[in-house]
Amino acid sequence: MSDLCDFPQLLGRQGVKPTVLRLAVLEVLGSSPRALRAQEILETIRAHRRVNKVTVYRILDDFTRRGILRRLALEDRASHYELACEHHPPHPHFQCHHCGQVQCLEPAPLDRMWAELQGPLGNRADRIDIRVEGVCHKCREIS
Amino acid sequence: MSDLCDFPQLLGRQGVKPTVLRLAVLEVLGSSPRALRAQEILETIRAHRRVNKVTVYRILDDFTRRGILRRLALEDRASHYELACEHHPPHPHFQCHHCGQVQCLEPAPLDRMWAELQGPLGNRADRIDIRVEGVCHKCREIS
DNA sequence: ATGCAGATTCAACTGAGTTGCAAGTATAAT
DNA sequence: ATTATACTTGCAACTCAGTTGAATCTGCAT
Repeated sequence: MSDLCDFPQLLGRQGVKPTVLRLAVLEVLGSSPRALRAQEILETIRAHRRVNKVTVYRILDDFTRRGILRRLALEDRASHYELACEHHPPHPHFQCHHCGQVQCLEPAPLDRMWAELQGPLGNRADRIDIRVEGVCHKCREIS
Repeated sequence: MSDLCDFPQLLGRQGVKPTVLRLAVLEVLGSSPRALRAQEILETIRAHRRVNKVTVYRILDDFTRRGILRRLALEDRASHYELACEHHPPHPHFQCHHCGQVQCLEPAPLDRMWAELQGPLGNRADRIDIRVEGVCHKCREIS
């Protein structure tokens, strides 16, 4: 969702060198309106430059651990990724059974959920994911 | 969670033969207090009888399509399964970052969520999954 | 120029699930 | 009881999404 962030600066704050590939990953995600699979990110970058998939996986992994990205576990086997910057706070997602695409929904319901689900049974929660599944408007038109 | 269901009858209603292996899958899930991975189900059955993993995957797949089971997409790569009978309605789950185990939470918050997330943007939603992540009480004690 | 750390690549591997087909088993028709 | 048929299970080989370890490459400091 819209790249309002200064990516080189964002990486600087984390003590990570803003290499071409790291910036490319952030730019691909920053200019996508929806969460993307590693495969899609890889292919998008490959339209412009040569990259090894391992590099992309390692960047995604590193960024996820640092909290720069969020990794989404969804219906299909491949994880999806999205920016986790201040312009893109945690929010529910919608995944279509047909095309598999993942839309971002409004964050409000998730915020309300936090109050309800805090600390059940002595667990310490640090994240809530809400995933809505169904058929998206595009696929509804087609079928 | 507790096998209150008559599994042979449940399968009968679906027009599925209650074979030994199909019942074994249901019994393993019915007597587990938490959602299980295919691998765990396979191993539990193997404690008593010889089974091929393909058979278990096919049964899990078939049951999921019929709505007898729910498949949960979680943090780790392997899907988890749980009974979808009337004694075990949809509910949020808690997954621990350390041990990976999946607990079932109270259904109430999910029910309330439905009202909020219905039909965004013309999508037709048919399922909502809420996943809480964190560190479970057991793992908190250890570390 | 030389050394070094960090970044990237390559090939090979893993784990979870899938596919196609063969073999086994149960039920039905003769 | 015997054969035909469909359904169930098993086996081997494969796919897909990552992961690992070691080799190379790159930019920067000396």
